[in-house]
Amino acid sequence: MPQASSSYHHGDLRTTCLRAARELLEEDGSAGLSLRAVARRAGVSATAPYRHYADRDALVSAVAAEGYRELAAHLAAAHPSPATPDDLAAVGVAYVRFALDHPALFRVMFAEPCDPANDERATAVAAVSEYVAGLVRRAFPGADPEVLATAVWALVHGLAFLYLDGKLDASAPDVVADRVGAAVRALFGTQP
Amino acid sequence: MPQASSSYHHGDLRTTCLRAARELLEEDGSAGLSLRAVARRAGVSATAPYRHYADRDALVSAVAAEGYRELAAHLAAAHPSPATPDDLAAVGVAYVRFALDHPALFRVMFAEPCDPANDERATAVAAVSEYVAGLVRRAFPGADPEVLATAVWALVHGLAFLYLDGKLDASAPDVVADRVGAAVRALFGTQP
DNA sequence: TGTACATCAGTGAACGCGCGTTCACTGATGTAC
DNA sequence: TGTACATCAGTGAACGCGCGTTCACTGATGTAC
Repeated sequence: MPQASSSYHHGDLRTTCLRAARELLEEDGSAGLSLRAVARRAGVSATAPYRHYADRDALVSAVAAEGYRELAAHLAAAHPSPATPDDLAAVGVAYVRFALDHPALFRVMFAEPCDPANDERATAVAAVSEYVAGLVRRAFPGADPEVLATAVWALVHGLAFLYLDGKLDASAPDVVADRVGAAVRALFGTQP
Repeated sequence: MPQASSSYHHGDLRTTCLRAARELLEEDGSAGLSLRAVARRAGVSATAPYRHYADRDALVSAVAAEGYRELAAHLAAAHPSPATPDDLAAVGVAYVRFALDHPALFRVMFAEPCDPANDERATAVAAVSEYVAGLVRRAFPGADPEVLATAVWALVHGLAFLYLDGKLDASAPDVVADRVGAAVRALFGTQP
């Protein structure tokens, strides 16, 4: 990673753009994520990012992929290899928490219609899927792993979006955590 | 509902705008939903809609509210008063189906950040919530209705978005219906 | 070690676009008398 | 029944905006000899 010794050559504009995009997302939501705004924030001409990203979609995909990697890390941090319903509840809480902590990023990761053929993105999604599948195999060895893995993911994903979109009251983080945990335990605590 | 006898006065521009907005949504997705496009499609000047909607957000809220009413009707049509896990599965399938049949509308209903103080919108959301709550009370009289109602909604909502956003394969509607039904039954079939 | 030169990573002007919204206006409608 | 007039629901020009993207360019870097 070369240092920005000159003022002309930036040094690591690719990374800087990514960071700028993340900041804009946190500040202004998805609406603020434009290539021009990213360039402005990076202190660079409007066209400079084109040296590193083919177009706007490419940047958005890169942001989303980074988000997936962080989500995977965040879940792993909540519990590296969950194996019981209580572990599962903790992971579910972490999932919703991640969404509420990075609302615009989470929306970009899921809702933004961008290149599904993007490799980096596809790989990152697969990592999250795999984590959930492993969790289910360990926690519910008797059940149909595919059905249950989908159900687990859908439950916490649905909770995340209902809180994110204000259909459920997300004003008190502790209460949210309790409720998410309760919902997960209610459905998975008595699983065969 | 007056007829459009003259070419100057439209007659029922409010309704026409709503319909135009729906069409644009189906054709171009959320990105196509602009006030100007709606006016264009309604065959009216760009500023005419302002006689009926204060601003763009007001139109979007009206579209969303209509969507909620249709969703409620669609669920009720799937089963007017569901009371068993199988009924619940049928309703869940209908929910996901609605999302996949009207993807852009569904996104506007949930993801579009628009006026949360809009009365029509709030009322429409409450109707869906109430339907789910009633379902849970009938189907699972012993359980905590609030926790379980949230869990039901989150599960099907999460499935809807995962299919909608391509995280799960939605290419075959029949397969989707089977899987949604299986997921619901896996979690709620053995409920106390 | 010094130099010529290809390549890389920036610049800045310019393009056309569609958007939301304002404004002063005008044509049609319907009501009071 | 006829007419004056207020109100309603449109028009169309204009505003400023930020966007994505293209283009020809230039300054810096680093490599081959």
